[in-house]
Amino acid sequence: MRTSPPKERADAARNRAVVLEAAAALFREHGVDAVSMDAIAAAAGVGKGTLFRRFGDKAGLAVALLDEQERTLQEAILFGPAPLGPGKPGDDPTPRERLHAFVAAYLDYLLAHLPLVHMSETASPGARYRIAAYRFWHRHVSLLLSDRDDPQADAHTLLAALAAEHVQAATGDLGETRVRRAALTLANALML
Amino acid sequence: MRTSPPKERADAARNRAVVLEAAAALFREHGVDAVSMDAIAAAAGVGKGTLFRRFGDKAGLAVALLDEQERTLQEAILFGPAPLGPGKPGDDPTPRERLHAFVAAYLDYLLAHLPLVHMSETASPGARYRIAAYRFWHRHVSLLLSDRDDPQADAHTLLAALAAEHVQAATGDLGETRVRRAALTLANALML
DNA sequence: GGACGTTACCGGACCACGGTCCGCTTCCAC
DNA sequence: GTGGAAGCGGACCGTGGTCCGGTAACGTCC
Repeated sequence: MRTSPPKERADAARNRAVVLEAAAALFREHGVDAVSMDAIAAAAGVGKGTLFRRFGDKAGLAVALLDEQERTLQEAILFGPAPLGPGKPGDDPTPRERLHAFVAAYLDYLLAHLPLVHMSETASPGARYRIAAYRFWHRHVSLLLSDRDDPQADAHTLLAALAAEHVQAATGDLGETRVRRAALTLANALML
Repeated sequence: MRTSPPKERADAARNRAVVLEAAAALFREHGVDAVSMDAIAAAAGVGKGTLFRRFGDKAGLAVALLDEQERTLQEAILFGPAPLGPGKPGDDPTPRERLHAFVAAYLDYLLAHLPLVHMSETASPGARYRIAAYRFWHRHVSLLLSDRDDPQADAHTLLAALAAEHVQAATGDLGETRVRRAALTLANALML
């Protein structure tokens, strides 16, 4: 919620909002993959340079669009009720319960925004592992797996099965239900 | 080894060979990512159209370059000695042993050719899951997991952890040793 | 063996896209 | 009002990928 230090100029803030709205509308209308950055810039009445300076690249734009929902999920994990969050003193969920809840909630989020998340993860090579969100999920899962020999490595393993690319392909092959079950199976298998 | 049915024209065969050689040389020299399709075409003394018609896209070119080594591994799996292959009657390896051997052998192959495999999997969205090789690995792993509730889904899970993109990022974060261990851990965890 | 029609194949001009660059404009603090 | 910096926009670049008029290889028929 910090707004003070860098101080954003008025026209900049206005443009950011206009761009995000235009992008959201175009994505809804034509599908994420069919919309070019040129088109977004044109629809927003803004130069292409502006667009790239503010969002870095196409993945950055996707991240910005997902930001709100992503933060909601992250806050539920950090401060929300059990089993997804830590809960209030007294109803402490087990790590297994929390991991299950995380996988289920993350898949809800992912499947609801698959094309956008996919774009945020694949627009540039290695994008997925650079964005802040990945580090957040990884940290959270690592903590829940802290009884294992190498929690960080196992957390990467779990998250590999939640990659947009993988979930998209597996869903096409097996359907959503089996993919969800498989992810929960994995979570189980990794809890000793 | 079939050569008869489609009958490839002489110049076509010569061009294919020239292109593959040129590509291999350029990749060795400058690294896979730094070499454009234009450069390959020019180095091979061939038009760009030729290149794309024969290999489809950049991923196809990578697949062609990997073809030999990939086939070696596949044949070892199908017909080779235990524990990677089925072995001769009498020394039947358990599925667990075979799965371990597969993961180890696949990681050898993958890490030896990471940039090329990465290109073959990410050049176009969803490429990884379309190429024949993926279906082969998936089928093999499914068979080894046939005691599980949903072998196909679990096979996808295992292969997600062997995706070039994931292994590349995880290796950068944790180092090769821990990534290898994590993959074997996963194989273990999925064997009931 | 040589001319011929068919057809697979070739090559490079062409396109759309993501991304960069830099001279000009606009905003803001003083 | 003014100086300077943050921001703007669109021309520009290199890339992966497509298209199509031309070319050369091959089977065939004399």
